[in-house]
Amino acid sequence: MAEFQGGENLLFLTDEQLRQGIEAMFFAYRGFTADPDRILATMAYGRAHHRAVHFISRSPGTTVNNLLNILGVTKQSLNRVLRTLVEDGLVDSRVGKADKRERHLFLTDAGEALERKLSDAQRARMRAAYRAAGPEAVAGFRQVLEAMMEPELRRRYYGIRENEV
Amino acid sequence: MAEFQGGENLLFLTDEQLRQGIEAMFFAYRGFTADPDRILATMAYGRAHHRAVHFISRSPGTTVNNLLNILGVTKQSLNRVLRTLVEDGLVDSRVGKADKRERHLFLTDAGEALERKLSDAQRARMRAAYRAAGPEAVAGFRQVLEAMMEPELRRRYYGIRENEV
DNA sequence: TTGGAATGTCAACAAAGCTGACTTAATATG
DNA sequence: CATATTAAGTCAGCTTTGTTGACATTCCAA
Repeated sequence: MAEFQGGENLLFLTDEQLRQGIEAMFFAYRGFTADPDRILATMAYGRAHHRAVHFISRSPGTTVNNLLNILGVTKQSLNRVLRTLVEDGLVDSRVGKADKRERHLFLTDAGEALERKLSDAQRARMRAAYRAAGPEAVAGFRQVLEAMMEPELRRRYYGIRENEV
Repeated sequence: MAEFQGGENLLFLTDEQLRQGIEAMFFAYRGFTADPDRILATMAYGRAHHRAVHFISRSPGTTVNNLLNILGVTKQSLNRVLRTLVEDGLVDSRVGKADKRERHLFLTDAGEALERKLSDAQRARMRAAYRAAGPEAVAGFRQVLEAMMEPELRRRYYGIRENEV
């Protein structure tokens, strides 16, 4: 049967298989964001706030510019989100020591608390999915995801962590 | 080393592994939508139009209600999208024969052309990722995605195709 | 025949993205 | 030192895509 595809096992590359993969990606992403979204809906924040908080948590002291590059949005869009987070006391924006033009971003205790609440929910689903699928499936999952990213982003994603103040 | 995790290989469930999976999902989804988004940006359509066209193409004759359930948006939101697609001659909305309240949705030739253009771009990236990762990785990828979906949606997704007119 | 379901429409609004123009401060460079 | 560039922030206005709520129409089914 695989012979019809050119002598190799390329059945996983039929249009039908690809379509199923596309839909699985669509539905899974909905599940992926569902739990944090439910939490965020009870407060004055949205998915954009979650993303900002997540990446500040991962790289404390990251600059606004770093965040812009990671998130891939305009500074006006990010600024609106960061402003509310700073005003609400969830994010601390400190002028850089070496370069005073830069602002280094940190989560406050309240910010850490929100981050934990959101990522606990998201991790719980991820953990359940990983556990259900098993370690080998997870390795494959990661491989396909990595191959699906924009090459430039994959480099950054597996490159240097920007967390030096 | 795995023994620290409870005697099994559960290292893939550490918070750090989960965080990496979460970020991979985020970046990969960006790649996943990047190509269709670039095409859509050149016309008066957005991601919502792509989704509608995709699922009408998959299940020709599907009803508005079916589409609402699959897409998980409000009818007002979907209606705005469908209206422009019908006005622009990409989608044909036919009154149901059995139940005249229902509208059955079909792509016109122009609609099929747009769908093909968008999904060709998306499939090309998917195909490249699948090819790079290999069949076993793809099987794992699908397993994890399926486990990540909302259970109710997973049932529908693997249930009956709604394409009877 | 009447109640409820499916669909559609109007209005108003919110989140989160965008562009463009501009300021301020600080750094880097010629 | 003078100038150019960079980082960050702000204002204004726009777009897409989601949301509620209210209401009309059509039509099936009890």
